[in-house]
Amino acid sequence: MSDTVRTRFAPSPTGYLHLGGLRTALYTYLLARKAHGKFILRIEDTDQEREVPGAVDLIYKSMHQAGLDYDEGPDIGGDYGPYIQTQRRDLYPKYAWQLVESGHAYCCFCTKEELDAQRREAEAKGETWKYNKKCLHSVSLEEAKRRIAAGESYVIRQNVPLEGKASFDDLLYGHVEVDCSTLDDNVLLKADGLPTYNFANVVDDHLMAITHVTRGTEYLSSAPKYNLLYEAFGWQPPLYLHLPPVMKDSTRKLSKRYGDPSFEDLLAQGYLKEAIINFIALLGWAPKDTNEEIFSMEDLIRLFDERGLNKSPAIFDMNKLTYFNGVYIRRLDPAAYEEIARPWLLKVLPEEGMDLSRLCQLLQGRTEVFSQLPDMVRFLADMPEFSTDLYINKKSKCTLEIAGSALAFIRPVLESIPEWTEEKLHDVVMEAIPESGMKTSQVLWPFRIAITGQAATPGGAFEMAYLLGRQETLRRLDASAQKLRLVLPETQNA
RNA sequence: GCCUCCAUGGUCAAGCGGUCAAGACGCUGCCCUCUCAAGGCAGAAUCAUGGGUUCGAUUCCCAUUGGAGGUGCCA
Repeated sequence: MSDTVRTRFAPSPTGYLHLGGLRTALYTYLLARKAHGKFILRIEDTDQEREVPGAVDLIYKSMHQAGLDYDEGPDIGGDYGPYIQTQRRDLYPKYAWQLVESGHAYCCFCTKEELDAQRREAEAKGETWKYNKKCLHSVSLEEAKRRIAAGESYVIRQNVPLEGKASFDDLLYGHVEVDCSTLDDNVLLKADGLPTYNFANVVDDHLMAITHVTRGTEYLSSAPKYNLLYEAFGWQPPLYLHLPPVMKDSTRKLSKRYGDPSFEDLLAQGYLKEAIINFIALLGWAPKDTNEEIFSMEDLIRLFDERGLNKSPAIFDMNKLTYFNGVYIRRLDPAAYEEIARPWLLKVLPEEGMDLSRLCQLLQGRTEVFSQLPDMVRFLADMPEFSTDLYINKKSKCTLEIAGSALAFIRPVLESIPEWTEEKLHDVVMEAIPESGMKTSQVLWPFRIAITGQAATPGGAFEMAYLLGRQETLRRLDASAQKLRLVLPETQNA
């Protein structure tokens, strides 16, 4: 066996790829790539009842979208296949029986109903239920084989010692040790012939020559038990790296049920995969010797070090993800930005009649999430209703009266503009303003309000006027000026 | 209940016996500016609590509290 690092991401196909899973996959990928090793995808579908149709394809898709390309996997093959556990079903009994023969496991004929009753009883008394090893003692191997041959249903259980300690060493959590007396004789091979996770993970990780086992901390307390299995087989245990969960808040995990987004959801909302990956990498991990936070996948491969991981669960902060997304959007090539932004803009804007490229230029620096775009530009398609109070601006020293004068002043100036370009708009208006006796902002603020109806717009008055075009600008200006006159009768009379 | 694990600002975090306890997001103020955004500057905000160990604890140990996970023929 070579000393090549081999890591694996082993999801069960029970739904979409959630962000905690994505992060586990990312770290697993990074671990392999950093060591120039192999990254493997394995599907753990031994629970046939919980399997969700289509989930496997969704996993492939998400992995590819995230840029987590694996070297071996169900859809691409490899030397250690198959990579779907149900397709490996014939492998497991052999290993289970090996343990039965060596006394590390035994056949159990107790029914689920009997066991459930016992469990409920123990629970009622406030005790922890453990299987009492009844079948280990009362059924000999010969009898077991006879009953099985006769068609009786059975499972194979791990024979955990009653005394002593079981332990393992984790790259993050260090030495974890438990008393065997607290461990239960878990089922290794189910009545349907398929292995449980407890067994399949050990067999497959060994058979697939996995060197680093990464998984969530939900396996932390059962990992000592898995090591018992490695010992029973005489196999070298892998290096373990358990990862804390990603939380919605301090007590709840991120979950679809509460409307928390999955990776797919975030992509659909207009988050860039690079931003998501970058942010998620930093959730519970920090690189050494740098305060930088913006990292490409290549950077992450270079920088990743499991010693930088935090042992505590991390709370997913949408705010910061959005900030990262803004950073990545600003770094986009303008053409790339436009390609992504266009469909969002077309949800509210007509395809023709407006310089969308120019609009995109203005928008790029102000976009945090693409899904915000329609709301940001809707006013360009339809002049919103707005209160004349909007004209009042302390900083621009603008009052309703000044606004009225400004609109009256700018109307003929606009008409005099020979060519409706941003440059001409700017030059002509700026040159004229001093004649008005008003300050620049006292003219431009009301002008922009009058043609956009919004306090904040993705660009200044000239940009907005340019985008709207001469005709629409003048139309909006006149309509707004008219409305303003109604609330300013005295000014009108003066 | 029992077992395992965890604990630095609101959030992500650096720290690894002696620091004025980095940095980022968010928040507040200022600057820039025809609005917003971006950018620049400044500010508020943290070592869960109680015991030890030590000349000295955020850092080491113990307890408490809080939280997470496990306790399935689920993974």
